[in-house]
Amino acid sequence: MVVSVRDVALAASVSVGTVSNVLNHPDKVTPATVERVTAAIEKLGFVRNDAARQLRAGHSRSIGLVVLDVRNPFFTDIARGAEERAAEAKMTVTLGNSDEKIERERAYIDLFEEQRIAGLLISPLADDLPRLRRLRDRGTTVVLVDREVADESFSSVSVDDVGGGYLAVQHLASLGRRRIAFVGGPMGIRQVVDRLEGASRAANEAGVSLEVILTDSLTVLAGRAAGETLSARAPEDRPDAIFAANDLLAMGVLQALMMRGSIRVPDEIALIGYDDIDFAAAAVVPLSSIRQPAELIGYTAVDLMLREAGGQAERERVVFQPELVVRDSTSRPL
Amino acid sequence: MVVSVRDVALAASVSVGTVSNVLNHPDKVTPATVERVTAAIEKLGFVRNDAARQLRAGHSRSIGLVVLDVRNPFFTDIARGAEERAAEAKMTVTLGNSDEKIERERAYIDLFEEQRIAGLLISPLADDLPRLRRLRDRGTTVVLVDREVADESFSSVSVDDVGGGYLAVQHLASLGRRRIAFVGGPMGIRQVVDRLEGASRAANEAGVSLEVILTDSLTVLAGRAAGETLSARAPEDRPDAIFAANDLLAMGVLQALMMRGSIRVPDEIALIGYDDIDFAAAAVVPLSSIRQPAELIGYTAVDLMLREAGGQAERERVVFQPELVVRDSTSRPL
DNA sequence: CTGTTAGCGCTTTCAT
DNA sequence: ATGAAAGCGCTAACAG
Repeated sequence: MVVSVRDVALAASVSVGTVSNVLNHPDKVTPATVERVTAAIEKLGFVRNDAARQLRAGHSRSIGLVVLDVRNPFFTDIARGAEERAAEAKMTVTLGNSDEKIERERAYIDLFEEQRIAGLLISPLADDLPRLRRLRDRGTTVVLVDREVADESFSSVSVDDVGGGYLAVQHLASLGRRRIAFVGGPMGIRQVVDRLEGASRAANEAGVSLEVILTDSLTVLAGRAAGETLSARAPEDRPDAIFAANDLLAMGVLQALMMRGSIRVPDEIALIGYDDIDFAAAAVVPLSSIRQPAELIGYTAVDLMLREAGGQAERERVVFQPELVVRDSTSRPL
Repeated sequence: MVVSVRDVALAASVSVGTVSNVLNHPDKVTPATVERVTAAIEKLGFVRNDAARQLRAGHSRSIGLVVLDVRNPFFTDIARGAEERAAEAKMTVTLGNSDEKIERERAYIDLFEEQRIAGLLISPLADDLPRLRRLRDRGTTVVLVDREVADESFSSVSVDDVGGGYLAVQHLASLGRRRIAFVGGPMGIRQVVDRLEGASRAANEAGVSLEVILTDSLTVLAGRAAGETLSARAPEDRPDAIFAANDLLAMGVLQALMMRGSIRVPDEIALIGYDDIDFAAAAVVPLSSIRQPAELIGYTAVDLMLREAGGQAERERVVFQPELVVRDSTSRPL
């Protein structure tokens, strides 16, 4: 029932070594032989056994990618970029979704290690760095995605979140907005903290106020809750601009503002998000945002991993700069 | 550097067979020995090599799932359900995104076959059934997801799309709407055709008109384009209700209607989607939809696969019934 | 250019 | 209860 190289060799009257050569180094085999072997493969319906190849090679040809939330297009885009670079190297990306849960993150790390993935790309949740260090010490190349770490113990690809937060609030202030609200959380997520830091800095410099509305996750639902809180306030107590820690949140806020009090955006409250997911431009009020080169991040992460694993490069830390994208939600000055 | 069962055996002064038993059948080993071996595993940082296990077992413990579009939460939810059932069997789900492209679908099928996945769950694009049949004949259990096929050659889990389409239009007609538009496409996708068929049937029975606005994919962007076409029409030429083939499309239509002509939903045009993704309820005008039990579909698909592969069951075809969910977008009668 | 062979790490009889 | 040894399918090193 199951066809192996041996059966192919038999059928083509060659040795298994030759079959393997046809598969992996066809240039080392006579065209006539190649043809004969290929015909046998076709006829018998032979399909390589990846497990055997891996066992031989010592590691798989697939790269593990653990993200915080598969439902966030930002991460889907990173995955797409990673897949692209992986494909160039004839490799594959296996996606794991930690769903912001530490035990899921760990389970994926362990699973991937058993699978002897060629490398691990991870947007780590909390500071479970010791575990990653151990993994790395056992020989798996680890690249941090969308996250840097203070010491230089890991390669990483990230975006300057402090800078991004600064850009956002600077933009709002330049529109004449004076009372800005930052919507985001939880503070256990580094990106949130960094964006807030940048926002504070810009607020101080511009001499505008910045209040913080804490959320317990980075989802549309959490954004809606925050938006409802805000729109329930008396008009004079509302901020005149909102910076949301990501676009999902911003979209939730937007929906709440429009639905409840039909507060006009951007007239009464300007709104800016973060990530610039496709959906941001397609929102009812097209959303201003801070763009991060998601696909490039994924692409670069695989690239670093490949180079570090190939021994051709030391650990490297790449930091991209975010970019302000202005759309209707912040189009008019106050 | 790399630790194998052998090293563990050496360190614990037992044989490799015993180490394996500790790992797989701890009840067959003296507690004292178990402890010694466990300690050695811990000390050396031993991690099983999955490739070797697979090679031995003849197949992997992971299940392949190929979907049409990872960005559609409906499929993400199916994946989640599948993952849940797989976890119960200590198995794993590997996700492949065909992106509605036949060559990508094929690439994933081939890749999964090389990986000797325990089974394939697939929401097939076109009618590339021969390829699936061949795969099945080589021993891989195949379960069709969200799709039935006329002959009984495959197990499948689907939802009655004709019934769902019927429900949607019947609902719109019951609201007093007489001029209904179906937005969807391409017609190469079976689900679209079936939903349209049900819609036509309901329209005929209710004596209302049904026009078709064809789209080239099932995305938000395609929906926006369709919505813009519609809102560009003179008011008297517009339909008074729209049935979109999925929620992504419906959300795009909604955005276009509100943005452009600020056509009120549902007052001027009622709108209903399909899938009932989380986002539907969170839209600016909460969207009525036809709910499909996405997670249950995924869960059941794995279940069928497991049973068919275990030889305990023949091919089976499960069909779920969709359910009408009414929200604001169709709340008021004309 | 082709054939022979060892061995990747694990599990599982089969002995003891 | 534990140990010894075979073998899953493949690739690459070496020999011819």
